[in-house]
Amino acid sequence: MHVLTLLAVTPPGELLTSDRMAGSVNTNPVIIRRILGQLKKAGLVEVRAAAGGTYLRRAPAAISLLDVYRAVEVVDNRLFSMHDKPNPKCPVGRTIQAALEDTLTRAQTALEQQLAAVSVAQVAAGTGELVG
Amino acid sequence: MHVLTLLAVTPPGELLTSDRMAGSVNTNPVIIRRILGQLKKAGLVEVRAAAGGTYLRRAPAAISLLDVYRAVEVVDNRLFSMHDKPNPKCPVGRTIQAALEDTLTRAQTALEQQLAAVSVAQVAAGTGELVG
DNA sequence: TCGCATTGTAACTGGTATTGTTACAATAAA
DNA sequence: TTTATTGTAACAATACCAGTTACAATGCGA
Repeated sequence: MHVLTLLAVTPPGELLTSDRMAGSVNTNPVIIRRILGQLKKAGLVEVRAAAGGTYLRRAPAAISLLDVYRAVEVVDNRLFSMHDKPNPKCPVGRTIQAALEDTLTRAQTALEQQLAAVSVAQVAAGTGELVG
Repeated sequence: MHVLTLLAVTPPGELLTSDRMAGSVNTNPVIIRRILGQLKKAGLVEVRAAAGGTYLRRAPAAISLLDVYRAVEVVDNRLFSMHDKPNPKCPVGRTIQAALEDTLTRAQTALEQQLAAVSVAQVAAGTGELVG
């Protein structure tokens, strides 16, 4: 989100290098580049190797936090994970995973709906000035 | 949840040892005991050292998945965590965390509401038989 | 075409977390 | 007092993440 917000407040047509972004986040440029790779794979940004660097492929208002979450956060698209090998000889061990599945999916969906309702543009609008 | 479901389907008055529970989960008894320690601290179970082992302190219908989640899953009660030291000299770095705070809290709350709506008793009722 | 800023990625380190294991003192029921 | 059981320490193995260094590949601009 930090990276995308920086790109959102950059004038259209201007690019940002991983070096400059790393300065704002206060980390190493390679960390930024690894994240840019994920955002690029998700189609959110375009990265130009030679001059300039990175720009958004969509308007900030058209990128939801769910897009970002899916691009960088989720492992295998599942928020909750389970112990992989319960004992199949036990009635509970054999069926516990299926019994939890629906509830956990509903919980994850509720989370994602909230993320889908907010855009990078909205977050960017909340930055820059001191709060209160 | 596996541990609590086992306790929920155990006849009232009977206790379960960490050994038996480990058999169903297919893991080591010490792993179970570590989890029992968290559940005990949260007031969900009572553990008797000498004979028997563990039993529920509340009816399975009175234990929500949110109770369980809070007992074992959450680090510092926050689902999302942030990079700790953005650059305070950058307008975005200085304010990005506050700009995200509300949205992420709302998303976490939506998740927790879904977990609060389901009880251990309901999950236990879904185990034991084959689905479909 | 050449130079050069920049990316993409590999390799490595250090830190932290998790699972599983062994071992054993503490506990308390019978 | 005996005995089954817990609570916990210690340790190994594994995995993951942030950060760092290094360097080949890319492709823009002169």
